[in-house]
Amino acid sequence: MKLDEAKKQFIQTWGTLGSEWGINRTMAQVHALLLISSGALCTEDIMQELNVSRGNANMNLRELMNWTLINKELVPGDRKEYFVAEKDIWIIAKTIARERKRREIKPVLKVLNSLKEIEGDKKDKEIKAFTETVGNLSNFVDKMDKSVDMMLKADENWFFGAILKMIR
Amino acid sequence: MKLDEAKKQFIQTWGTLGSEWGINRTMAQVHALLLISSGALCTEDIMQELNVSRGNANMNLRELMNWTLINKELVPGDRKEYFVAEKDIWIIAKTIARERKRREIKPVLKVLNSLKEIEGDKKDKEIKAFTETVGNLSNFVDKMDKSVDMMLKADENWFFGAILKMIR
DNA sequence: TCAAACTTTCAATTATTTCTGAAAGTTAAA
DNA sequence: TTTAACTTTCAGAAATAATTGAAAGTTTGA
Repeated sequence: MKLDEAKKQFIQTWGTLGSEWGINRTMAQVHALLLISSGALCTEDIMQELNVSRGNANMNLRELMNWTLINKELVPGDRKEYFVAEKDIWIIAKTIARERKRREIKPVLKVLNSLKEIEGDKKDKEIKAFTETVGNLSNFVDKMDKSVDMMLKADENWFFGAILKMIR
Repeated sequence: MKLDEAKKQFIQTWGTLGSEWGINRTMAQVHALLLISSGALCTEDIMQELNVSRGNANMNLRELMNWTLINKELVPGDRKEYFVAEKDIWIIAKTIARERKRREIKPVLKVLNSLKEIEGDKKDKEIKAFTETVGNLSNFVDKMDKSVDMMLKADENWFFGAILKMIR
């Protein structure tokens, strides 16, 4: 396969995966493009490669910076901003895990905890079903949360080493 | 807090989380409703509780059955279909992991593998950047995939036990 | 200080996803 | 059979999310 065709397919695939996981398709595509580029790209480059407007490119670049998945890079003698993506997949994975945890899991945990105590007869079938499910869920999400914390502290080889050792 | 208010909040929260992770809000809400119900519910119940149309309720119930997160339940002497959700959070988590893996990760892995071989000068900067990123990514997704496989085979206590032991 | 180069904003538009509800389809008891 | 109870389908409507592009804002070098 030719490089250009492969790039297109990669960008397209990554964009689709992103939108299946609740990430704006274009944001995923911009990220994909930067991931496979050898050097830094400017807004203009991204507009051209992905056929998107200036506003769209700008907004998604900004968002990727909020996620700390990409960085600005200054080119001496040029006023334009250039962007590079972090290339280390382990760091990327940890960054995404950290961000989604912070933005999405933490708020849910807070709500779940606030729902553990319900007024009324503890023997009531409906109340029992509710508190039981909420309790189990809160418990489970807590454990998941702690597992992610561990992964965030770990080193890639150590982590996958330990995980894969568990299979044997 | 009163049960009714708590139920509403739970359903709302779960729906929001679902849509942040690429799952139809109503599907997540129907699932939430069944998760905290003590008994089986019929389509009519769900339409009322969630204020959705018959078509919508039906479609999302069917989809939840495709995910094997809920089951039909027959009530003797009643022609209506009733639905119950699997309540074991560990089983639910494994089911979701299995399904997303099958539907979303597997296809991506296939594409990534097909993109590993690129025509042209292996020393070329662009080609090198591309094959390196794709290679690393494919490698990483592979390891993730295997980790999920392990989790799918594991028992909850054993799994979290082993994971949490890794921290110490 | 000016103006060119560049970035950001945002109201309006477009695209995508989801939902509705009536009609068609199915099933089972009489 | 027939028919009433129930489920499924799907075209159009509504809701939501993403995108555009021109104007406003900012920065920098001369």
